Amino acid sequence: MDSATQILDIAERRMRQTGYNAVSYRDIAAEMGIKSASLHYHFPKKEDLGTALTQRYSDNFAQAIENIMSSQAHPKDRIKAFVDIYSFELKQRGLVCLCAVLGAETDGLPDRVSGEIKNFFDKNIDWLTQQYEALGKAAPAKHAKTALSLLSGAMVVSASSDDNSIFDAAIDSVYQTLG
Amino acid sequence: MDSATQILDIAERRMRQTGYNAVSYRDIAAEMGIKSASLHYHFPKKEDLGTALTQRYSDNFAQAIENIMSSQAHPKDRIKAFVDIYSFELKQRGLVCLCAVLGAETDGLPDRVSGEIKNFFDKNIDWLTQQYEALGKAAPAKHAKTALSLLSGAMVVSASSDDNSIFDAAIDSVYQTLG
DNA sequence: ATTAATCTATCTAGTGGTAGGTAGGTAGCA
DNA sequence: TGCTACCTACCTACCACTAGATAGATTAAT
Repeated sequence: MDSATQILDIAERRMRQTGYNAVSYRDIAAEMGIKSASLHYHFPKKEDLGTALTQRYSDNFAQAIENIMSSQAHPKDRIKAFVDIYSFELKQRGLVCLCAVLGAETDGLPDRVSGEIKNFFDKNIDWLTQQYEALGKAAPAKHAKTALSLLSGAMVVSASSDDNSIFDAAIDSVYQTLG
Repeated sequence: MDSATQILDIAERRMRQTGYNAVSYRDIAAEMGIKSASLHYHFPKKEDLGTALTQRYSDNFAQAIENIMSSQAHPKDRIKAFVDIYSFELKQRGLVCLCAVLGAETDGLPDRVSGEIKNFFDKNIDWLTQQYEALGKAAPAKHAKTALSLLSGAMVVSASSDDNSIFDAAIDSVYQTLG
């Protein structure tokens, strides 16, 4: 596999578990079996790695949303498919959303990175707003902001409490806004 | 003011802005105008500081809840007062809940600290469950888990997006579960 | 087809800086 | 006198990051 991709994969998993500042080039390199200096060939500064990571994450999410748009016709099913992504990540992979984790560290991140996170939240809220609007909901933006906050928070609380019933309660709550 | 208290105050504010790992003894000492070595007199290891911090935070919250219990008779008002605490912290002080921030870093924290955070979430969910139960809600625990996740997540997303309307949407949503 | 030049991805070795943490001393106070 | 709360001075480990070398693959020129 492509080294840059492998670096991003390892960095993403680790940052989603421990946050940005707890992840070091040495740790990543050790896991890859190469020297930390070699990482700087691919990502000169940690800020570059962080930016590439959040951009890739954001792009992947945009792609997933495009897939939902073409595979699901009804806003209800689209929102459900959206929730499923979060659910799969937490339950099958044991990972919290990257931006939910890094968002908690915002003031301690390079500006480019925190900017990407902000952008991620924006894009998700915009898309969810469109879906709630298509559902004919009054105050669709409110629903969108609530749904995103709920999913993000539930992942964090659920993972740190090691109790998936918390996330399940959140899913249930989002589902009820659809009925 | 008592030095230990001052240290905890500074550490708390900084950690609520940037997370655990971005905060150093040197930063705290510099802000106090003393040497970093002096901090070790009060908190020998960073783990001790982190534990004292999360314990104090948890205790303060328990005290706030006791105050709510004695000042508010109705579960609706109690939950509203609970939400008000989060709201005040975010809007007046610009600070996210300590445990919401540290919860995102769980796997990168000393065990004693992550244990305290888990405990904080537990206690809050238990109390909220009792209130929703007193309200006569079916599945009170689900409501409690949803409310806590929503408030925690909304603080993070709102703060990192620098947009209070996200948190307002969350408050609105919690309020609607009371009617 | 051979050679020369260039690019890729890694290495060794080391920089300055900062992290948490320690040892031992000291001024003020009960 | 002993305790509190700081100090100076220092340590080791780790951090991100850099310079320069190298082996191997690729490309271009002869």
